[in-house]
Amino acid sequence: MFELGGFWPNGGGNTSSASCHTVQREVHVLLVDHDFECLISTAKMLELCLYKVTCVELASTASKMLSSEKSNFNLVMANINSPDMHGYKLLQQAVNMGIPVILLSVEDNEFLATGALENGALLYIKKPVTLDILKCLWQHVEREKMSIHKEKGRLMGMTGANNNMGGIEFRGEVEEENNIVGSNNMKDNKHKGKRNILERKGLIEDEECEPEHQIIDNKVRKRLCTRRVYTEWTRELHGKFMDAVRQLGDGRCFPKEILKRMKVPGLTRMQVASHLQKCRNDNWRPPEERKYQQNIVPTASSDADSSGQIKLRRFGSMPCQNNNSLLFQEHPKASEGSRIHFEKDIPNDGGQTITINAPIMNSNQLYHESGPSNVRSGSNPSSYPRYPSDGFFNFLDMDYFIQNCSSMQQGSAMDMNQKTSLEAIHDSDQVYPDQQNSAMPNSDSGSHWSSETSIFASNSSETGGQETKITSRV
DNA sequence: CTCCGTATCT
DNA sequence: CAGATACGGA
Repeated sequence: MFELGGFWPNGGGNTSSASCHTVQREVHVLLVDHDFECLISTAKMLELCLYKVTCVELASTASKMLSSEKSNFNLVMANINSPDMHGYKLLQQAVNMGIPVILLSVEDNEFLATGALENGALLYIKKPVTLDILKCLWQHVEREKMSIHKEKGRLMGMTGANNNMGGIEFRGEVEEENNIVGSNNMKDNKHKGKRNILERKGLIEDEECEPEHQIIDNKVRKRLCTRRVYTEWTRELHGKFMDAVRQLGDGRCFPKEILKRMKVPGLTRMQVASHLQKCRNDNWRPPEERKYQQNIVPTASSDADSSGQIKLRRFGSMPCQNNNSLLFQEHPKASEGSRIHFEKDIPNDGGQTITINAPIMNSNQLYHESGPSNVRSGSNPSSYPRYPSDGFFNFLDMDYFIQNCSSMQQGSAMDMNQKTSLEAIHDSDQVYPDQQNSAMPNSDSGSHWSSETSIFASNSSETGGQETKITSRV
């Protein structure tokens, strides 16, 4: 390891007043710096200030970690000059996720600083970072939470709802907010969801649950949602989505894979899954076309026809049944799939026999019948074959199709050998052992620098300047 | 536990 | 209505 130098105050753990410790312990910092020495020293200082710290060297790695559904960072501190050039990308991603960002740099560059702030950074700090600066960071996190809270309060006032803020309620609100800010808390919400379902089914009484939640009306939720995580699927974003879909090919279109190939910072698997669902059902239009597409031909777009509800879909498929499909049907490749005609007995209401047209495929490629289990029955899901032969693929994106018609004829498998940058990142991920105490100056517990800090790094070096300078967003 | 697909919500 | 979320199941 290396020497830390002599800047540690005695009993570093006492650098903040006790009242702040609780707050600080709740702050999880994602620290990003390719200058390994800075990374380590800053991490140690952060730990001394009782923050939870995760260290990475590259912005791209950090970006990937932010995308992880498990991430719950409250603050990102990153060297803007990441050698992988992902500094601003990371900034953008974190800002989109509602996570405060503090940028670090060895450069005393006003232009850089202004740019950072304009792009949503909270602070621009010229290195070296000092303990005094770090001690105060939790305040930025809190301030960010509070500003959201204020906004919520304001909106509540606007909508005439009870304004019960203050005291205990206030704290509760902030915590709830933190859930939104923090990141994906699906798991935590699951119980609530189950409860909701039970309530809907009348299986449990609805008593105390109402108060705060109902006060926050839809507009507020929508606003918060918009501010934080709402993703609009622009034509461009959809293009990336379709690129990924194309690379994967029919039968391999899974949200996680698509997400990986899209390489869009901040985008989550669930968002992709949601979009995938829309596209599969032909329920998505580019923003520009929406107003005019409202009541357009109610195509036989669902998987069920009017009389029956059977839904068979190949796992990972990307079918499309709108009018465009007809065009595809005429595509040479479209007619290649040999189809068998088989009959299937399905315990329908009346126990009739239904007929399904489908191409040959392994039975294990069939996904499953879906929909409420008590409605499983049906007839021909559609006159259009749902399962094009291998090598051909239906696209919702007609523009894309038209542009790429020729290349598509060669099949959908695209350059699968090429490694995505994300995979490359994954390859380079290393989790270093937690125990770094050898470099830790003695302090009360001697264990501040331990379990809470994880490092994702390899070695490199860059020597920072000597004068700290902070530029702050107001 | 992770991930998927579908239903449902906002 | 687009996008987010809930949730059961693989």
